Amino acid sequence: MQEKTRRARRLPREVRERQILDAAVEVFSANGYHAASMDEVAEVAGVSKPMVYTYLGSKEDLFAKCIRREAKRLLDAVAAGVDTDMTPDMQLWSGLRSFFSFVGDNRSSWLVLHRQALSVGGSFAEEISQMRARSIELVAAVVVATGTKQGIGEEAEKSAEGLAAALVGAAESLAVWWLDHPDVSDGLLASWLMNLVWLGFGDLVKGEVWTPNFPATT
Amino acid sequence: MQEKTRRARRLPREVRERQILDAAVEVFSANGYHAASMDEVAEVAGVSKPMVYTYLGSKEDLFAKCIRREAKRLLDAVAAGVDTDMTPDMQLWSGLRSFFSFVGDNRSSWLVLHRQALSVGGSFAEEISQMRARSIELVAAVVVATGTKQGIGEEAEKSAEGLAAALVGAAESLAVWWLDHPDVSDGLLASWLMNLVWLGFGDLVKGEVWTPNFPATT
DNA sequence: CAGTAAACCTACCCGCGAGTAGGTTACGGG
DNA sequence: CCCGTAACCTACTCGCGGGTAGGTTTACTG
Repeated sequence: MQEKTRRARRLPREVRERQILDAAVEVFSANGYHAASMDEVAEVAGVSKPMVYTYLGSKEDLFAKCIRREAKRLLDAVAAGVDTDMTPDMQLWSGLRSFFSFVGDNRSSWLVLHRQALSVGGSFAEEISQMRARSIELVAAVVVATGTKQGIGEEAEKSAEGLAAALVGAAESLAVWWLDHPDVSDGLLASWLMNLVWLGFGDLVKGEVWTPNFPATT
Repeated sequence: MQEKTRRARRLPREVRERQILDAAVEVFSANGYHAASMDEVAEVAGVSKPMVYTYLGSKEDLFAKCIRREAKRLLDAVAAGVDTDMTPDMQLWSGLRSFFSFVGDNRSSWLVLHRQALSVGGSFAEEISQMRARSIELVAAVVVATGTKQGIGEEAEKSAEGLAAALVGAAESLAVWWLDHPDVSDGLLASWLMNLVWLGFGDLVKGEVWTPNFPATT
């Protein structure tokens, strides 16, 4: 009844901090910030509560550290897959694949970032919003790059950020949808989005536009 | 120093319930479920705490009633703008316009539904998720309808639900983006999405597909 | 102009969970 | 082999906020 040296004891601080952060991400993602208790985090981490406080600080501190670590991991994962030398469509494709791949491998991270971080008012929400806004701007830059190369109109360029926001949201939504439909590969998800969105962009560039065939448009 | 009859007193239950629900939506949207206190709801509603309990029940009850009321309002608003006799593209267009219009007029409702409802684990999350799933299915039906009319391939049809999820997410994301960029009309937002997505759908139907020009596709 | 029912309030209880005081045990260096 | 320090724990305090007991006031009703 003692699998691995009976009880892993006296581990260096560095290791414990990692364990506690891992546990915290798990607990926060499962229950949400407010519903999560420090006792539970401590228990999941296999550690007593004062350890959590001495190593990671208050509950807010702990949550902030979770958010920042997971956000960095996600951004790094996406950045690692994207090479700015690639053509815009390949950049989008690679970014999407990296994104979905990360989400598939790190559900808890994704849930914390997507669901919890925004619902906790205050500085967290702002921090996450800014990070998301930066992602949107990066995507917008890719969209604009494509457009200007092919002589896009100012009208479309003005809307680039909106379109980018839509694309980012579409990817996030697909990631959530994926949780309920796991029998799809990350690559397939990414190609769906590319087919849906890129051809839309392409037609915009060609000057094609969809218009409602009724006059009323407030 | 007494604007309207000094103090609105002894109002019928029906009216008070509305006021309390309005206040609750406001408070929940601003602070999130857990951070919101019943005292604050009572104060915003201009009523004492026991009133809230006798009329609307526990905090969970109150939240559930908020969610259901606002969800119904949103769905009704969208449904009112969509006529199933219309062509699929017009249905999407009308639905999007109604959606953005509602969000513009009811920020708190939208925030509660979008941000808070999911982060409160348990039955609420499930309820909201199901509502969202139904919306996605409706959109998917429109997509499929278009496709089959024009002889869409099975492959694309299989992915219709995923595409619908992406579209719904795109709309939600645009709605959030809108909060920071209010100098855009709801109609413009809807037309952006239609241009982006519909032309994408259209090309899919025509058999055009975007493919990565590298072999690796897990 | 009672009397009754519904609207409404003040003032409290109490459990849960954030945060801490103060000690105990094991490892590493001399 | 012993001592210092870093790892670690048990056992608390205490305030916040969900929920309620029990009474008071106003409006309608005959």
